[in-house]
Amino acid sequence: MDFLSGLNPEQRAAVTLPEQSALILAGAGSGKTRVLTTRIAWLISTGQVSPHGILAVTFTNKAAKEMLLRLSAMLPINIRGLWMGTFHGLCNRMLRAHHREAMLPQTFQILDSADQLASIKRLMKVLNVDDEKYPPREVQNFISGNKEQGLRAHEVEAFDPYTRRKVEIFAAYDEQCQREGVVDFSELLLRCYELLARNQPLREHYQARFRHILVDEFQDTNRLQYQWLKLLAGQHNALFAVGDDDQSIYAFRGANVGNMQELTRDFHVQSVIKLEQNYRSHGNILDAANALIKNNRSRLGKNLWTSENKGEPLRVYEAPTDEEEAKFIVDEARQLNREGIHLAEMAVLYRSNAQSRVIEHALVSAGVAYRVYGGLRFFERQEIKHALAYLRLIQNPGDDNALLRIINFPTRGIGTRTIEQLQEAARAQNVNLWQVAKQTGGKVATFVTLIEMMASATRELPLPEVIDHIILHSGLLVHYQNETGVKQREAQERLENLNELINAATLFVHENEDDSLTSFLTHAALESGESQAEANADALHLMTVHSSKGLEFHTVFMSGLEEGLFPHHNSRMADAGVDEERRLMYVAITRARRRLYLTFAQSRMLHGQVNYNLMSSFLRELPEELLHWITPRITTRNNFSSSGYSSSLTPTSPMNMKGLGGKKSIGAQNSPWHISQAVHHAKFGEGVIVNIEGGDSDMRVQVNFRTAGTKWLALEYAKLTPL
DNA sequence: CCGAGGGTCCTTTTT
DNA sequence: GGACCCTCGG
Repeated sequence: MDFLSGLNPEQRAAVTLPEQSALILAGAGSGKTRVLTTRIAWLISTGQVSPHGILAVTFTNKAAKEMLLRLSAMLPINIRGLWMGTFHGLCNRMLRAHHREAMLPQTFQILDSADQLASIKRLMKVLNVDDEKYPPREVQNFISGNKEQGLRAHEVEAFDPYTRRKVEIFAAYDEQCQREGVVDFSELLLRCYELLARNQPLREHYQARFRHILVDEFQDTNRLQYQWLKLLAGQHNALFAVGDDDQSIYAFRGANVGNMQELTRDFHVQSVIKLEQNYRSHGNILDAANALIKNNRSRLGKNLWTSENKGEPLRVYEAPTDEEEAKFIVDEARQLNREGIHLAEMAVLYRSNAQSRVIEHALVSAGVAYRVYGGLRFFERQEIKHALAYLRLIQNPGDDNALLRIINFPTRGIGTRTIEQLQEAARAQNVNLWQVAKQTGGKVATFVTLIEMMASATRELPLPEVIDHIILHSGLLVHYQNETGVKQREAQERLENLNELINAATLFVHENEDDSLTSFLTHAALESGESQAEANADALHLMTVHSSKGLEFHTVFMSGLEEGLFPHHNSRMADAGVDEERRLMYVAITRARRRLYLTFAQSRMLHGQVNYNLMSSFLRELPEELLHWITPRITTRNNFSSSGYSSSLTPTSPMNMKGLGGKKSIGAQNSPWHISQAVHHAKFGEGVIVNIEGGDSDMRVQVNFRTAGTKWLALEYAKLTPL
């Protein structure tokens, strides 16, 4: 078994565990994916189970693909019959196979989040719900959140009228989806769970089949996913879960770390195996990560170590402004690049997407290639969704979402009033829009004919030609070709994307046995694709800390380490919110192999106005001996204009003045107080001056305190000391 | 019916 | 700063 060689004792113990349920606590960079894939290879090659008896679950398609790739490299045998995929992908597969039992049409369509939101808005209009009082986004979260807890509308506890109303909308929404033959993401899981729970023969069939169930990133499972796993595992199957409680960063969307403890109870896990040897980072980086995460309560407990050397200290940089911070990062990245580190081996991380703009700006000015992760994905683009809506409609005319999206796009003179009339008629007759549209004359009739013509003309065509046909005959092609002026460039790109859609279909047909339209549409919904194509180009990576999970880089720039930004001030409200932020910081630190920069700015332009923040408390939690301050250490910070920074860093450069308003000069001439200055107050603690009013004797300052919030203080009375 | 322009809001995100 | 939603005038 040569794939066992090279494993450390813990990894080997995990891989070769007898047929029993297990929890593997796998730290960052400890070879988690390797253990999972080797476990599968070991189970199969020792003849303990055939590929047919294995179910492997991941969260992302990327992870599933990666595992399948590594597995086929290890096992030259046929692994068909092995079920590997995301929770949603696997549930979809089961629901398609048993659509009748699940009470779904065979060609049910999947709503992505945007579709779901549109669907909810449409419903709320029909129900006459005030969208000021009930923001559709919130209703969406309410519905998905409950479904992910395994709850249907009638099971939700509602003690107040407000919640009761939301429950009503929830119920009506589910009815609407059922009527239209569509299923949202959480519905895929819940419907599948209910199917297995209700249907004993089916449940027993799958239980008898999947003797080994393996789960990746187990800390990210929500209640429903765990219940689903439990149902499939039954009394006798082995659940092999791999996860890291310290990297649980998705509680805000329903992930329940508590599932890890529950698993050990429910499945009588004898021993939890910890993988603590890290193969990624130098010692100082791991020491910093360990020191930080120690501040979290209720951990399962784990300490990363490495046989590598300590490496260099972490580099800390304080910039006067976010622009200077960005400039510093770009300069350092260029320098490293000159020294031979590929740009693609470096990443700039930030807490929230809004922060990328300044960095992008600096990169563009410096002419450095970069690539932003996240953002709009291929199948989420407007033009692609339009094209897909035509496809959905020719296959399932009852899909009201799809019909509404394209009935007047490209514009064909069917306005809001006409559409409202259609909707009213449909509601009155309790039928879908398509059926009403068929009975209507005028421009609507022309549209109906168009769709019917497209349906019959494409019935016998291969998938790529179907798409080609609808792009042409829907008028999408001409519409974008006719765009002029400022929109022309954008339209050009949209046309290229539509062309790319045909390519995607061609590829899909080659790669999949089931090359039906339904299958392609499912693929589009479940695998929305990479946000940008050129993955191999040597470019600096820009992404949120969230999207960096699972990745690693030679050098990481963790930017915007400011109190209020990271940890984000909204996290204060959430239960154990700061702990989750700390785990996020832990993830960020552990992305770095060799070099880690920690940067922050005294002032930052956010949402169109300048903010002054203190250094992040996370930075203080790192042991001083691991840090190398490039700028003077913050605790000894003085009025920075006299602290001997190089001239490029002085805060009085013209760029910085914008947005400060006229207030900065007031009282600034002869007084020791100025905006962005760190101060200490006897009662409120540490803060930073964000505004100054009045002068001399009656001067008042506004201070943003670390813990006490923002306050106006009269200097005459308040005991403020400069830091 | 349609596009231009004003007001509002603003963590994190995969499926 | 900018995406998104709504209103208003042509």
